[in-house]
Amino acid sequence: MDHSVRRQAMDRAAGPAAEAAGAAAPPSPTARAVSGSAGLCPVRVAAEVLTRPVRRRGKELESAIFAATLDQLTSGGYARLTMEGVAAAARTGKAALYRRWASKVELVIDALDSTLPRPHGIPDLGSARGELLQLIEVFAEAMNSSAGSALHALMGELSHQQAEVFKDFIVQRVIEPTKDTILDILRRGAERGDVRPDAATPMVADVVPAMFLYQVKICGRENVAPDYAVRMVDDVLVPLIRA
Amino acid sequence: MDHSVRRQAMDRAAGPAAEAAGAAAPPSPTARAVSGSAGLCPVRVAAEVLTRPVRRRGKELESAIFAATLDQLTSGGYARLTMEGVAAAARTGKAALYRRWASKVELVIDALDSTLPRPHGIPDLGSARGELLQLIEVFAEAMNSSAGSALHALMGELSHQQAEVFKDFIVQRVIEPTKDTILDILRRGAERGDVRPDAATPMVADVVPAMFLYQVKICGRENVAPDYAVRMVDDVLVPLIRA
DNA sequence: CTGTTTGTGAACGCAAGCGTTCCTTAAGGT
DNA sequence: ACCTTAAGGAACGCTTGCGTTCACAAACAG
Repeated sequence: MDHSVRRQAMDRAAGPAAEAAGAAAPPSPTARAVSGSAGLCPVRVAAEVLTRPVRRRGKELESAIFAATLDQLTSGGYARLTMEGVAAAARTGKAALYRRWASKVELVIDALDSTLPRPHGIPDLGSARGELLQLIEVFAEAMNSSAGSALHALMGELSHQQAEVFKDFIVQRVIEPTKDTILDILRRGAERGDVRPDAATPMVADVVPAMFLYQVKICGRENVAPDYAVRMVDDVLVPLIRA
Repeated sequence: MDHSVRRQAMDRAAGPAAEAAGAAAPPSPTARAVSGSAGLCPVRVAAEVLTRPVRRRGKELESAIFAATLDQLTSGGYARLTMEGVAAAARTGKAALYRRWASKVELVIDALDSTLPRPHGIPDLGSARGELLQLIEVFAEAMNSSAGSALHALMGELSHQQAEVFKDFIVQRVIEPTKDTILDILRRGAERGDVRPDAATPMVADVVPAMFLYQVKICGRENVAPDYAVRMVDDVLVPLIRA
């Protein structure tokens, strides 16, 4: 994500104002923040303000923005996510968002891409059941993360006409790697002998992401249940693929 | 859905205005519609206006409102659906909507409830495969309807905190009847001998709705493919449940 | 210290949508 | 024909959010 063009545009806009900087400094933002915190202990707030930096820059600010973005995605979905709301939740200004991201779409994809764990393959454990179980456990752990929750919310956008960019992201970033791993497991198991030879089909590989999608969407699990992996493997996957 | 309380409230508001109706009638709405249609053939438009009724009442108007609602749900999702947009698409006024429905939620649920086909069981066809195949075909046909498309869009709301009413509707109206039918088929097949005795579990029954959800959400099928039922039954369901 | 970069908060003009109200009149029933 | 009901269109005041701009100043680098 290259922000250099946008940064230059914002710099040109700020240039004349920087030259016009005046001599008298108004009250600092920190003092204003204290006066606005009527419901908090004034002593505590003042101590916090004096001991920690008030402004974040660069990566630290982006982390806060990403966290706010995922939170808004999770609680209200993509359509209700607003740049204004994200800026407020991250305690920053809209200008700081627009310096980096031209649109809501870019922000959301960047936030997810930066926080979702990277998929990796499952090693040969000697049995298809063991491998499928580890895969499902790893997948469940990812789905239980805040990025996973936000990803569920984003799936609500996939029905809509403007959703190609989200679909591409989810398919390439999450679904295809998972299916590739499943097909690897099945092919290995077929060679080993504990998987029936015709089990390694795309539709069989679809069952795992499908069941996860269903679990979070219909069964309403904010967190995938701890025994879900075992039950899914033993009730569905092993009967489906065994030799 | 009882509108009598709302209807009385709207009538009271309209009462004094009806009494104050004046003597001079301004130009009729139809004449205004003609003058606003600069891009159309004036002769054609005038002929249409004169030969078809301008106003719909009762069920006919509700049908138009429901169609507009489903269309907006499908194209933009629940969050982007607006009462104003539905009214405009149905060529009616907002007041006509609010006479009937207190909120967007009520409108959407009524629209879906009124247009979704009612589920019914699958008869004993002598083989679990045949029964599952018929079930999947019936289900696919329902999902290919406009109400089915709108239902997919509504599933995007299920991640959100205010979504209990939608989830209840979808689970009770669509998911549970489907699962009940599947479990019936599996139990019958187990007695008959072509289904393994421990196949009739809730998780196995989840596979069908899960695969459909996945199909429309991730694989991007606006219409479920014609051969999907056969492939799903033969690649996944029959290997999963057979004795 | 100076100069540059960038964060924070506020404000702007505009757009869209809400829920309500009002007026006119089409549609339906007697 | 008359009366009642309810539809259609417009307008209202209010709220929220957009994308942009600006002033001030914190943070950083040399």
